[in-house]
Amino acid sequence: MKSESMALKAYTELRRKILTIQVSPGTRLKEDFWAKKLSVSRMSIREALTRLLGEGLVILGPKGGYFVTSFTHEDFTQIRELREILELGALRAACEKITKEQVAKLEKICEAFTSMIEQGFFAGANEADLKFHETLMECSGNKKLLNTYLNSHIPLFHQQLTKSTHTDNDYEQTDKEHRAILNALKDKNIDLAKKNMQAHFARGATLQTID
Amino acid sequence: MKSESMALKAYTELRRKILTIQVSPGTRLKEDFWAKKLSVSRMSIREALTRLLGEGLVILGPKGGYFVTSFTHEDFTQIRELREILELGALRAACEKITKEQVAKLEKICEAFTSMIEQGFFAGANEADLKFHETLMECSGNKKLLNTYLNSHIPLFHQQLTKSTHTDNDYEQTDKEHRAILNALKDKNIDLAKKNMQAHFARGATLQTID
DNA sequence: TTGTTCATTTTTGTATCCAGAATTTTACCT
DNA sequence: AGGTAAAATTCTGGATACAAAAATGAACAA
Repeated sequence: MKSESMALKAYTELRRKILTIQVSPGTRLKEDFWAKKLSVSRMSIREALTRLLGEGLVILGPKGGYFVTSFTHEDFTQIRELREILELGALRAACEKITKEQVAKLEKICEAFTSMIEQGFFAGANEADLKFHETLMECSGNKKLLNTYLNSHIPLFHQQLTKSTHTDNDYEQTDKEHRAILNALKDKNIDLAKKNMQAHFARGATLQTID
Repeated sequence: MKSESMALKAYTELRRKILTIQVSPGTRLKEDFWAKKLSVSRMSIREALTRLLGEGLVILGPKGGYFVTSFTHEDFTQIRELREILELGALRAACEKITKEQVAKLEKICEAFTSMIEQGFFAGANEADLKFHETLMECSGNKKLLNTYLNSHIPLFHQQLTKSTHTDNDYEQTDKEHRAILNALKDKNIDLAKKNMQAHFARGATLQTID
């Protein structure tokens, strides 16, 4: 059953590889190479790359050719700032319209996070961290906002960040902060929720001294 | 002097046409038709459409084919909310780092706006309106933020909005509000600037009772 | 050895072609 | 006339072909 088109397959696969840094930023993506690797035609790869170009996940080299987008130190700072703006905005909206089910979902993610750091599954914890923030965006009830968040290379940014060395303490602190945000949200205390979120970001910024 | 590639030409042209509503939302974009119309090959059109797909300016129909993205009433509301979040965020950043030259640039735009409504050039006034907000985003000094703004279909949204009937009074009010925001910004009075911006948006929302 | 030029080969950009799916039109039956 | 089935046309998705541009590398001169 090949219900999925070739181009879509190539697109999905390439996108996943880029987002999980299985192909490093700055790399040139040669059409023929990937066509063979994913066993699709070169046109399908080209279509996938063009779509990713539209998404900003790859860029065109000055003399042609596609390259995986890479971030400078400035980019990181700016993405962090953007992320903070978007998440604080979402938080305000979420405060008004969050449902009991959504609160439960967030709590479940927090618990998964706790359990994973207890067992030393740090990759899993990172996944849960990402999920926590994405779910928060979802709770804003604003699809455009969520979309913008997802398209802002924040997942990529998050991935790259977590390559830096974290101590157990960092994870525990993250856990606490997530729960603090969630509790304020549950109480519909927007100001406290915002304050907690800002603290969460402020601490995150100090960890970003790598690169 | 045709340094521009065929695909890029097709992309630029199609994008412009979509953004200026020269091709209406929901329309099917047939590859052959546009290939002939823009006198490029079908592949170039295909590439252009794929890139626009990545940008979210066109979507894939359930049975294939590209269609110009169209917005529901809900979309409009959500885009407005998103826009407010982004602009308020930019305003805060701009308050800290705006330069004299940037203030001058904004003032010039305001004056152009005034002059145009005095002479009855309303399309021009809309253009200046859009420019004012984009320049404001620029003043945040955050390229990612600006990019996100530009990619949020806000220009499109803006265009569609201005199709509704505005009175001279609306334009004059807009002018006043822009200047109020700018003045607060010049004084680095973030709270006042925010307040003014929110008022600007609140009034804009009341005009959106069309569709 | 170092640098330069020229030939070779990769790689991309574009056009053309083909098969299958979807859509429209036509023709037929009731 | 109205509806249905079949035929014809149109359209898309994908493969192949080819020319132009870029990268590689080998030969040669200083």
